[in-house]
Amino acid sequence: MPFRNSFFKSAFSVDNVILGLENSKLKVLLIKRSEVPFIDEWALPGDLVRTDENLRDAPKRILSELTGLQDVYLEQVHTFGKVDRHPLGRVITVGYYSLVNLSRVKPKASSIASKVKWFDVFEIESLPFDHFEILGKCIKRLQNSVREMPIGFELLPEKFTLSDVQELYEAVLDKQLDKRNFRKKFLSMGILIDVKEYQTGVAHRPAKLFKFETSKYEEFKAKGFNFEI
Amino acid sequence: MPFRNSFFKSAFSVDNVILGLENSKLKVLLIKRSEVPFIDEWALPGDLVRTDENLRDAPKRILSELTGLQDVYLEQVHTFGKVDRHPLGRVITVGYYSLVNLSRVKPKASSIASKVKWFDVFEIESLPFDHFEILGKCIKRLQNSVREMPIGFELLPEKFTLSDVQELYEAVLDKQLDKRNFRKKFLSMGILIDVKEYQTGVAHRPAKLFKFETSKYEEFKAKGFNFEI
DNA sequence: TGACTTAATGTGATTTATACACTAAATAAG
DNA sequence: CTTATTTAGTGTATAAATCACATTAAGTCA
Repeated sequence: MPFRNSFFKSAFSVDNVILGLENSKLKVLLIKRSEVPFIDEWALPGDLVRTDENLRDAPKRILSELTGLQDVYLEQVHTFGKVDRHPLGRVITVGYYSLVNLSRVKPKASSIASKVKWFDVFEIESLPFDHFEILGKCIKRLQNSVREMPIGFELLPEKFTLSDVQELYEAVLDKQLDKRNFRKKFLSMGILIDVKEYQTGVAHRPAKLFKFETSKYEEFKAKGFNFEI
Repeated sequence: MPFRNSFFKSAFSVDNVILGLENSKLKVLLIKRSEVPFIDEWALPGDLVRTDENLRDAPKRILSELTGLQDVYLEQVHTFGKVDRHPLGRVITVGYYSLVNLSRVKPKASSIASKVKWFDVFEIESLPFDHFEILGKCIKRLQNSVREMPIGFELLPEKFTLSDVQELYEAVLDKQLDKRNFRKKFLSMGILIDVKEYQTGVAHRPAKLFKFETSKYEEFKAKGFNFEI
């Protein structure tokens, strides 16, 4: 670690696991690094925390630079601090994940990144730094969260079908779920409002559309609940 | 924030919520601060992370200085990074909790602290810095953990009774549990070994002693389980 | 030897989880 | 316009887990 002490003594950064849903697949937004180390490799977007910036504002800033989005679901997951996790110096990094609605996002290059691209979460096999570990922890946390609170609606359009929700859960948990049991359990929570509309233009029986009752949802988020499925 | 830039530019620290069980009460080890700010106030033990120290080693070091213990249960909970959380400068702190066996610990003053003392967790109403918030998050995490894995044996002596375990759970969850249901569920997990011994010297029917099967326990810790009670 | 204290144990009622297959409503293609 | 195709939507019976609840057992103490 030749640079460890000369380059910078120590710093903290955040790394951001930005997740979205596309074609029933859980996607993560990676950037092509435009700086050493690992220049030109795909990595998690991240940045140093500024001295006058609240920790939680750093991932928000990154998210907004990359996607333009302001109010997104954001959760801190874990802090990574092995001495040699960064080849250029001592950097402790805080891992966050956020859930964004892919249809509203046109990610674009920025000062942080020369390119930005969505990748299939479950097909990624390695990442620079300890980013693969960070990604792993975030996915695990999301999977746990989704069982404990009706999270993830951030990933859906405003009006959605029950099948959309099930696909979301299947994408996040990476496994198939029973349709009837899923619907039974989900509806019984009472956080969905039947908007009395139907899908149109589909070559099959159109599904009912729902949106959800934000108040009940917030209640659940606060209290937590059990959605083992 | 007069000193913010002159005292130190930025630093990271850890704060350690060290928990033990005494008289069926969940206790936390606080130190009487021997430094500004908040000199002479009771606070969580914490310290700056050294440049050449892995993050996770910092709470271990503190724990070992205060209690002499080496291998304790330690879990990272959350990182706190509001700009003004520390009156003297920008300090981002990582909160950990650990579980220690009170009978094996004689905490003593050290370079960090002029005095050390166990406090009733649920009677603490405020702490300096954002330590009250850190404590709160740690307790919440412990309460969740205890429902998901057979955690907390670190808080018990080597041989213990089922009532000890129940008291532990009651102390952590801060509520009464039904004896028969508790025992039924706990025994069914199969992580306890009946050591064929009994309590002695108690003025009532003596209870069976158990220890636990580390292998099954590790299995559970890895996989997680459901102990909703 | 009687009073006291905590240990230990089982059952029935209720709730929750699971497995599973057919009919309904739209479009597309001939 | 009839048929094929596709996904939506629904119920029931079985198994498993949870819950509420009261009595007897084995020791010490006075």
